[in-house]
Formats: sequence, structure tokens, C-alpha cells
Amino acid sequence: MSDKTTREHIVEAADKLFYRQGFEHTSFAHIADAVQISRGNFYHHFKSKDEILDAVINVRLANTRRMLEQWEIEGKTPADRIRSFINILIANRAKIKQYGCPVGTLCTELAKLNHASQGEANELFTLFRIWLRRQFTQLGRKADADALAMHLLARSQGVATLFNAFHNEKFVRQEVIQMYDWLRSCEESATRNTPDEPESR
Amino acid sequence: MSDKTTREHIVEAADKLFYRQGFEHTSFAHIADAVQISRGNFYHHFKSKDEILDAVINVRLANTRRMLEQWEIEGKTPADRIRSFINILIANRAKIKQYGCPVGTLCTELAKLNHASQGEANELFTLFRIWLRRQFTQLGRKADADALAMHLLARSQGVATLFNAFHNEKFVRQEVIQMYDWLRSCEESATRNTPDEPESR
DNA sequence: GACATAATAGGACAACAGTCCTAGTATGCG
DNA sequence: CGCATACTAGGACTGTTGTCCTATTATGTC
Repeated sequence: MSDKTTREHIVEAADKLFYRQGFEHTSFAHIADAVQISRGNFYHHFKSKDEILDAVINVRLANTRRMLEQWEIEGKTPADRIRSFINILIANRAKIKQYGCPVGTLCTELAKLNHASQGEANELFTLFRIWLRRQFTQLGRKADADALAMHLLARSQGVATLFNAFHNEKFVRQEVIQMYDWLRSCEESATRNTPDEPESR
Repeated sequence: MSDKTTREHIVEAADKLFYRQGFEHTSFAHIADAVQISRGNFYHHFKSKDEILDAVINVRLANTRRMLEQWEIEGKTPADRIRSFINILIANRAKIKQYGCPVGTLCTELAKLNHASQGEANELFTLFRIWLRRQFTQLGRKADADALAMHLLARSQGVATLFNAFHNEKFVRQEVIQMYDWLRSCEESATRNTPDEPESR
């Protein structure tokens, strides 16, 4: 616990609070309270609230990159790796149910605020997009890899939003199954077009 | 212009501002400024900000009901009517690009604020859900009508979110076409199961 | 040990939020 | 007309916000 710096503690608490309550609705007092730190101490580490937001986004970017690398290692086939993505909806369902998708809700909020860090937040989406695009390319769908990536991103985003509103777990499970089915049909139409190329890495 | 009551003007301005800037980020001063009204005057019409929110939601509910009824009249077949829904993404693309989906973003924000009016806002989603469900039932997909409604709702929601983030119009067009295709496949599998029943309304 | 720098605490600050109050003005009804 | 009610204006209020300042303590480094 104490091996983390104060700065890291602040970012961690802000990260959690921004996710749960939204960026604007989270005040300095909230964060200071969570970290058990004086409000003045804050401004030694961060010059403004926006600076904390940037730090939070950067942490999220780093965590996302790490997660994607991990999936890259764990998944044997591109389809396996894409399933790792789809599966977030199940793995994180408790949090998504309560607070929505951390990426989507942040980008949505910053867009409304017309906040300067919109672009950085959108990078989170881009990270997933590029990663998924690469998986679909490896799957043999080079031509429409980006469209497939965006499609899957949109579907998981929509499911997260509706789950947050309706709290219907059955709906999420059904949609996840449908995404698995859809992925399989992607695979099939890919192998049909480029028939069993002897696995060239 | 002047045939509307002050109250209606307030709600109208609040509606627009809540959509563009978000509920929390919109202050009394903002609304009063937009309506060209004194801030004090406000509290004669609404006892609190939350009361304005409720009024805005009710207006949106009424407008949505009216729109759905209109679609019901205009569309000759259930598939036509469902296409009216899908087509919002095209018809309202300028606003969605800038501010996202008015329903989704409001529900997402209120969920984060843990606001008392969450349930009323979610009713907006429910309105679409029930309407779509009825259309799918009429299409001959009675058994899974609700799942199909939720599925379509989720997809359009996801497209709106990503459009808001990426501002990619081509992506929206592609997704809309895919939804049309998906709808057609829904029709086909329905007619296959219940072959040309002589239209018993 | 002396001294510069970093970290912390806590209060001051102006600006703004939502809310409320009071006092004028308009409007409708008997 | 007379009077009650609705409408409007503008300021007062209380709390909170983000920000800044100063003073104190800890942590080095020479």
C-alpha cells in the first residue's frame, strides 16, 4: 500500500471516482477525502483538475495497453483474442451494470463538456480499435478489418449502455453469445476466401 | 414564438441545453440567459432544478410518443416502421455527431449522478423498446421480439456513441446498411417459420 | 550539521452554484 | 373599480467549487 507514491494514490482515487461519479461531479474534496490528504497538498502534485484528468487518462491508456498485450499473449488464435474483448462484458458486468463502460462514459461526458482532453480520452477507443483491427486482419479479413473492429466496438458499447440502464443480465449474455456467433461467421467467410493457408505465422 | 408560455420556453431551453452540455453542467444562469428571464422568475415556475429535469423528460417522452405514433401511421409494414427507427441515425446525424444520442447520454449521466429521475429517463428507452418489440411481433417474430428490440436498440446506441467520439460518417452509413440487412434477414426467417399467413392483422 | 528542496497541512480567496425572499407589475374576476 | 392572484425582477443567502498562499515538516545532499 505504502510503496505507491502519493501522486499514484491520487490518480488511483481520481480514476475510481471519475468512473463512478463522472469527472465533473467529482470534486477535489472528494478525491482528497478518498486519499486522506489535505486539499492544499493536492496542488503540489497537480496544478489543476484538468491535469489530474490527463494523468487518469494516461493511466487508463497504460492499463489498456497492458491488457491488450496480455490478451495477445494468452490468445492462441485471433478469434480467441477477439473473444477476450467480447468477454469484458461478462467479466466486468458488475461494474458496467452500475457505472457503464469506463471508456464510453468518459468520452461521452467530455464531449458534452467540450473538454480539451476529449482527444486523449478517445485514444482509449482507438487503442481497442487498432488492436481489434489487427486481430481481424490476422483472421484473414484484411479488407474490412477496420469496419469489423468498429462494428464490434459499437455493439459492445451499446450493450454496456443498455445494461447500465436496464440492469438486465440475461440481455448481456444473449448479446455476448450473438457476438461469438457473429465472430464465427467472420472466421468462416474468411477461410472460405483464403482457403487453409498453411499457418504462415 | 409568443404563443408559448414562459414555462414552455424554459423547458424548451433546458431541453436543448441539457442535451448539448449535460444536465449537471447546465446552470440556472445558463437557462435563464437563454430564455431571457430573470433568475428569480425561475422559481415561480419550478421549485428546483430537478423539477425542470422532470419537465424536460416528460416533454421528451411526449415528443417520442408522438414520433412513434407518426411512424406507426407512415410505415406500411412493420419492417418499414423499424427502418424509420434505424434511420434516425442518418436523419439526426449532425446532432448525434456533436452531442450523442439524447436518450443514451441522459441516462448515462443520471446513472453516474445516481439521480432520482433515472427511472423516468430510462422510460425513454422503454418507449422505443416496447414500440420496437411490437413491430417485431407483427413481423412474425413474437417469440424473440423483445430480444430483437433490445438488440437493435443496443446497436444504434453503440453507433451513436462511437460516432460522437470518432465523427466518422462513413462508419454510420455502413452500420445503418448492416442494420437494414439484418432486418431483412429477420423478415425472411420469420416468413419461413410462418409461411404467408393471409394477413390476419 | 547546514541548507536546499520536496511534501504536507490548512486556511483564504473569488466565483459560482442552487435556493429563497421581497417587492414591484400585470392580469383576471367579482 | 377593487382586489386577489399570477408573473416578473433582482438581490440576498449559504454552501461548494477550483485555485492559490503561507507556514510547517520531512527528506535528502554536500
